[in-house]
Amino acid sequence: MDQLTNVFKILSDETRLRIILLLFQSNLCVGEISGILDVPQPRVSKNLSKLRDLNLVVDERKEKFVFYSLRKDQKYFIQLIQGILENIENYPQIKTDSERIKDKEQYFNQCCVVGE
Amino acid sequence: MDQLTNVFKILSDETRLRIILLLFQSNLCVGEISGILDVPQPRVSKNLSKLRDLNLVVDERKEKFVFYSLRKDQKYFIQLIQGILENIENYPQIKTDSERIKDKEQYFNQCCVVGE
DNA sequence: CCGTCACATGCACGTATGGGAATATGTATA
DNA sequence: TATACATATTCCCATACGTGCATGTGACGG
Repeated sequence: MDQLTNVFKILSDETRLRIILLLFQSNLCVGEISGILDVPQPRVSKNLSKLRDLNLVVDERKEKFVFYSLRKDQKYFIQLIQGILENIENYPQIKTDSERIKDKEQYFNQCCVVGE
Repeated sequence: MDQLTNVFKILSDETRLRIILLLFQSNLCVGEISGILDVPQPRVSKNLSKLRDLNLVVDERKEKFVFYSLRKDQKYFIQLIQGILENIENYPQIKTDSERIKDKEQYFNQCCVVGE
């Protein structure tokens, strides 16, 4: 049942959960995620690598950028995410994040220095 | 979104998850849980108190015993538990635990010393 | 080849967490 | 009141974890 507890552990961190919810809605590169969430790039990178270790995301390099996407074949995992987004009204932070996805171009070709 | 991450954190520990899955299927007292799971009583008690702090369980004293039950009004939480039990075949430990519930009388009026 | 940009990784640190062992609390019974 | 039993709590420890900062790596342009 490690598989199960590991998934819950992954979801139990706010930064990671926000990243996951973002990726569920759009494929994004690291800088975009960092910009949308206003979270420092190393933190985003490290959390993404944990998600990769658990086979929850896939990364694909395009030139200088690395795009991440959620693996849709992890059914139980995806179900959990969907369940959260169905109740997005209860989570203002998640709603704000989601709305900022549309500004992703703003963070794409720009330095990703983010204060903490 | 702390509410959300806290629920996932609670579910991310194997001992706690096993307790929760047990309580979903039957109201039990501490000694029964300890016996069924073969987990030391203080560990069960401590984890139950964490569940109580998050309003996920309710306790009721009956003479010397304290019976715990899952609160069924936490809808998203209950959904998660149901989702797990629907796939119980994938989790041998959970299946074994569930089967041992029927032996709960064996642990009820008996010393609950359990080795680690 | 060198600089720049996007991203990844290493190191250090404070904190949180799960656990065991022992002990305390509370309840019933004699 | 003394004793036994069920449960809760305290103390202590080892470990895991999230983070920031600095640096490393890798790709592209000049």
